[in-house]
Amino acid sequence: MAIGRKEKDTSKAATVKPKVVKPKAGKVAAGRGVVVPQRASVRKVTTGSDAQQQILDAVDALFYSEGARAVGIDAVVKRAGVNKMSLYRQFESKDALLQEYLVRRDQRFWGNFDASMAKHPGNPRMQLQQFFIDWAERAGSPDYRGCPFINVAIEFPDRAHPARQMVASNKRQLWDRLHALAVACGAKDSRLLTNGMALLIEGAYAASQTYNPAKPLLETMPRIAGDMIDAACRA
Amino acid sequence: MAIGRKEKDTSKAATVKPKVVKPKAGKVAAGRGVVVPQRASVRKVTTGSDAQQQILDAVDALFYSEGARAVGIDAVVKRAGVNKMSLYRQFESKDALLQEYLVRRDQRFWGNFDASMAKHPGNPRMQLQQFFIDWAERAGSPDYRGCPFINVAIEFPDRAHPARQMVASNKRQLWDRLHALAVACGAKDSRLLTNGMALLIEGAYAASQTYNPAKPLLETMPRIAGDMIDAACRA
DNA sequence: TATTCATGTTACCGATCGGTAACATTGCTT
DNA sequence: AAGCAATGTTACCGATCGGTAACATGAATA
Repeated sequence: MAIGRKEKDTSKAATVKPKVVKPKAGKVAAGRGVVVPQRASVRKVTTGSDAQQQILDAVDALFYSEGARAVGIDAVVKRAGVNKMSLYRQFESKDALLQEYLVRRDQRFWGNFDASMAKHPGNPRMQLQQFFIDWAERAGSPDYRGCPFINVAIEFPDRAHPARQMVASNKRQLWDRLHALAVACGAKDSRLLTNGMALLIEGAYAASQTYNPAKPLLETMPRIAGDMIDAACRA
Repeated sequence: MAIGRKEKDTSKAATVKPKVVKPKAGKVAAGRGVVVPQRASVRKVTTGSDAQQQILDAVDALFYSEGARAVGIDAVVKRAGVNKMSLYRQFESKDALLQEYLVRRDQRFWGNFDASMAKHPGNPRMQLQQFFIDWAERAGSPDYRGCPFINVAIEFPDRAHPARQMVASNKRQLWDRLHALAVACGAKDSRLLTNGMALLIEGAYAASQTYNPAKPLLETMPRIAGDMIDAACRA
């Protein structure tokens, strides 16, 4: 959640984008080409929000599988089946698409997290264990490409980039929730345990992309996390 | 080491690069422009290997700090202070530069690893501990950008890319050496301990780029690793 | 001194990048 | 039916991408 979300906002972002309108445009100022033919076949007219959804779906798939930086706008519009101008009427820029992408990924992440929690209400120890189990299962998916937030952080080295703030926000919230569970489990040093679990999670994300094959590592991860929790809670 | 290293090889890589020579070039075939002026001031003539070294240094710095994919050849030649053609006479392509980059990073990594080992000869437990301590210290450097191999893996999603094989090679060797140390430490389940340490290392690399601030996480990492080793070696 | 060959330099290529202007068409409202 | 705003389409922009041809210059060798 957090940072840049504007909650659906179909308002075309009016008022923004002054863009200085190129005041120095002496030149011809009109008549670029002739545009002309426009072959007569049926032209599908999508409603704006439909196009918006298809664009967001394409962005989600492409940014995740190929990298936000590596994917061009042309690839997005091609996959979404919409026109480039339809995209730029809905979204300010590629950076805006990146924001939306991260918001969606953040929501999906917490959806998964809460689903694991819901399997063992009132039992923090089992909730943590379930989280690691469910995580490892997802990581086994063939098209798994690791953590979208890590990937964005690495693709955008500038820590001042807005996307980086969303990454940091997601990770900080993850730490906070892990910490709350560690406390609820009765960990002697809850911060130490939380740091350990956070490192394991980040490590499993990274290892899924660097080790080949990564399966042996990822499959033992829930057990390693379980041992770590048990050790931290023992007297 | 491994994969694509050709050991200095100043041979201009003759015979390769057939490039089909554009057989369909009817056109004029000669006299592109006039090139002409070439202002007369002193023109420095670097020896090939000098330029090669400056290029590799520039590549190392730029690829690491900004990402191999994000850095253009123009940026490399500008930083190296050489001409673009001087680069392409020494290296086949940008991919070749990436290979060289990874080879150097691999050598540097094992240099650091061996340096940690050398501090406690014959004492695998202390060698492992020292490795984590030295690692954490390096990660505190202000321009730290995490693991160059993870970064490349994420920037190049195609697992068939040669660079990805070098990444996998580095990680597999790391696992093997950690495993040997785990065995020497007398770990009950040496593979499990190795997996745990590997996850912690990858996690610390990733967390250094995603958590903000990351210092609290990274500083406790040696202790977490130490606890993990102790637990694995206890009867 | 003359030849040779690697190096430095400029200009350019085709492709793609993110983004936009102008115009054609659609569909809803009135 | 008329008006109108939103959408679809084409063509284009300036910048940059990785990479190259042609030519000018340098320095060592012959």
